Amino acid sequence: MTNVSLLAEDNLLDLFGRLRKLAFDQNPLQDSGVTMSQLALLYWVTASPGCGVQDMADGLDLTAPTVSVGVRRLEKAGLLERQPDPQDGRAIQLFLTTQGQELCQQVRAFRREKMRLLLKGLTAEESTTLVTLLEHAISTAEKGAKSE
Amino acid sequence: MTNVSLLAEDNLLDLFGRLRKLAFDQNPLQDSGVTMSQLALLYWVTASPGCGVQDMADGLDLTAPTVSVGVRRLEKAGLLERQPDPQDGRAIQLFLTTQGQELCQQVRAFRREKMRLLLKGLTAEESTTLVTLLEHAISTAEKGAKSE
DNA sequence: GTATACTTAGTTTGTCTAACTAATAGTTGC
DNA sequence: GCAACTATTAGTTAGACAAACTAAGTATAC
Repeated sequence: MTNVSLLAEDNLLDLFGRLRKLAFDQNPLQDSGVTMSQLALLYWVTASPGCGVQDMADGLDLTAPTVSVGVRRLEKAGLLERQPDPQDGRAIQLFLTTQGQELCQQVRAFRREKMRLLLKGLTAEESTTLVTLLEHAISTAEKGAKSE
Repeated sequence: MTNVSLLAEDNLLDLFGRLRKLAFDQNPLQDSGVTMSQLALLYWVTASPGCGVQDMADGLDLTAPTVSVGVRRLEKAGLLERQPDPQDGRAIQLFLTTQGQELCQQVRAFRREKMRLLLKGLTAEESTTLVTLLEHAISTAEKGAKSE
């Protein structure tokens, strides 16, 4: 617990604040009517097509009602489709529409460009170092958090 | 625009998501009744004691009404104080109460601990490298964003 | 008949835009 | 220089909607 490490921690704290502003506060949704919260739902369905409401709620740390309402809005906007589960009459399966897929594609491209901008000032080697160190740090911290 | 750099960008995107979960989703406010949004206001006043509503709105990328309402709630909770500006009859000056200062202290300590956890898996040298690289990358990206 | 999957209803917070009040600042006329 | 009119600025209030929660309801599964 040296002074140096304390400084590094405070700097990191500050850096992450700036990072969030850079990487997440802006997005290509702007006035498309889709919010960041709704985007999270879309992303989840991208990763787990056919999932149900409760699955998503668990994965995103939300309650089922929150997801249910969000899904309804996205369905209304034509980005998501709700289909009955052939195996279980209570359940539904969620899928992206073509339009929803396109939107996710756009956002993904936008964010990748943001990351490219972020790495622009670094050499390829430095980029690799940064990613490696971060990966290591985060993995360690995630294990620490889980064992709590 | 090599494959390697594309990979680094995608990895970063993923890492930042995990990072956010680690560093920001949890907080010591839990059921203290103070939300993350309100905390942002408190932090701003910590950094700029005596600031006005519009100052804060500009700095936090919010509108004046949003801040106005938030300040009211924090005042009600005894965390913030509103004082008339002696130089300008229209303006007010915002200050933390002792209780508000203590809360910010607590949150700061909690987050610093989170950062300590994050750096735990790295050597002192690696920590320094990580912070240096991030700082460089973010500064570059911020300049890029500003010149848009 | 109990548990599960989802929805509905009602509440609080956060955010916005539009419209308002009050105070300051600038301009014009004398 | 000063009074009066206009414009700008600081902050609030009102009204709308999204996001999140808890509690309660409906329908299906086992």
